[in-house]
Amino acid sequence: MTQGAMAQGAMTQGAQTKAAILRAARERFAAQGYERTTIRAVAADAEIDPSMVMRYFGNKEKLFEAALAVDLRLPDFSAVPARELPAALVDHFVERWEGDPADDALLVLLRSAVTNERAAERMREVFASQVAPALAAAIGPQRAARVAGLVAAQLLGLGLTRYLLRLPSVTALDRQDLVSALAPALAATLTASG
Amino acid sequence: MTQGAMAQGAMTQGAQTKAAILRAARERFAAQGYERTTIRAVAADAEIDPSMVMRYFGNKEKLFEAALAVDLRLPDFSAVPARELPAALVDHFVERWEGDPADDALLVLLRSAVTNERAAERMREVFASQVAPALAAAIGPQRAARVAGLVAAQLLGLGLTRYLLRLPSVTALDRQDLVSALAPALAATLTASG
DNA sequence: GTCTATAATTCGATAGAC
DNA sequence: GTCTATCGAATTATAGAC
Repeated sequence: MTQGAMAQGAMTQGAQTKAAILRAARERFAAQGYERTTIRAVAADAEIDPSMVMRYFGNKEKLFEAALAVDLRLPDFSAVPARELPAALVDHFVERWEGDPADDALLVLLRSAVTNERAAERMREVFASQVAPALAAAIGPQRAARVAGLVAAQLLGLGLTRYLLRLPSVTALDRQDLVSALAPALAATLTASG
Repeated sequence: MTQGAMAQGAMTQGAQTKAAILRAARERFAAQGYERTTIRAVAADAEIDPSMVMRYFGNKEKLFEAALAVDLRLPDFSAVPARELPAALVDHFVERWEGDPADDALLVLLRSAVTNERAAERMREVFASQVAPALAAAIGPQRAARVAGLVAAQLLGLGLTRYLLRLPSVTALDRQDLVSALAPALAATLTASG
C-alpha cells in the first residue's frame, strides 16, 4: 500500500528524498568542487541524515556521477538564419547559466571537470553528443567538425570568466551587451576558412 | 662560513631545497588542485622530508600562495601593428603554455582559481595588473577597458579547453592552426564597436 | 526507512631527538 | 637542517538497533 496505490506521476517518498539529495549535491559540488563538498553537508542541506545519502547513492563518487548529468537542451539551430546563429548560441548558453540557479548542472560540470578527470570525460561527452551535432545541423558536418572546438572554447571561456573567475570586466556586462559583444567573435570563428 | 663565503648568484642549500619544493608543489597543484595535493606527496616529489615543507613554507596555504605567483611576461604590444596583434596575443599564450612544462604557473592558477576563491582573486589581479595594461598600450586605454574581459575569456577559454578539459577538437589543432583559427575571433573582439 | 555509533583512513601540524 | 613519531581533526563508510 505504500507505493502500489500511489497516483501515477507522483513521486514516492524515496524518489523525493533522492531528488532533494541530488539538488543539494549539485549546489555543493558547483560551489565547492568535489573534494570540498562533504556528504554531511549535502545531507544537512537536504535536511536528511548523512546515511541516507549512502543508502540512495552508494558512495560519494556515485553521487557525483549522478550530479554530472547534463542536458544542454540545445534547440534546433537548422531553422536559424546563419547570421543570427552566433547570437543565438551565446544567448542560449547565457540563459542556461543565468536562468534557473538550481539548474546549474553545466556549471557543476565545468567546475568539476577542471580538477576531476572523470568530470572532464563527461564534459567531452557532452560536447561530442550535444554541441557538435547541433552545430552540424546548423552549418553542416564538415564545417562544424572544424570549428566545434573553438566554439566550445569561446562559450566555456565565457562561462569560466563570468561565473567561476568572475573577472570584473566580464561580469560588468549585462546580458544584452554580452551577446552583442561576443557574437562577432563567434561569427568570425564560424565563417573561418579552412 | 656556510653562507657568507658562498659565491654570488649561487643558491644556498636552503634556497635550492625551497625551489625544489616549489617546483614540485606547482606540478601537484596543477595536476590535482589544492585539496587533493598533499604535503606528503609534494615532499616525496621533491625527495625531501614532509616536515621540510612545513619548515620552509609554514603551512599548506602559504605554500599554495607561493605557487600562485605568475608573471605572464607579456611583451610590449605597442610596437606590434594592429592587424598582427590578435595572432601575437594567441601566440604568446600558447608559447607560455606549451613552452616549458615546469613553468606552468598560469595553468596552476587557472586550475586552482576554479575551485578556490583565493586563487580566483589572484587571477583577477593578474589580469588587472598584467593583461589590461598590455592591452591598453596596444589599443588605447578606453578600448582596452571595453574588450579586456572578452579577450581574457577567449584566451582562458582556449587554455581551459585545450589543456584542462582536453576537448579533442581543440587538442587536435597544432600550434599554427590554433593561432590562425583563433586570431580572427580575437580580431573581431578587438575591433568591436562600443 | 531512518538513525546511532563507530570503524578505518588520511592528512595537516607539532614536538623533539640528533 | 633533517628526521621520527605522533597528536588531533575531519571524513568516508559500515554495522546494526529500532
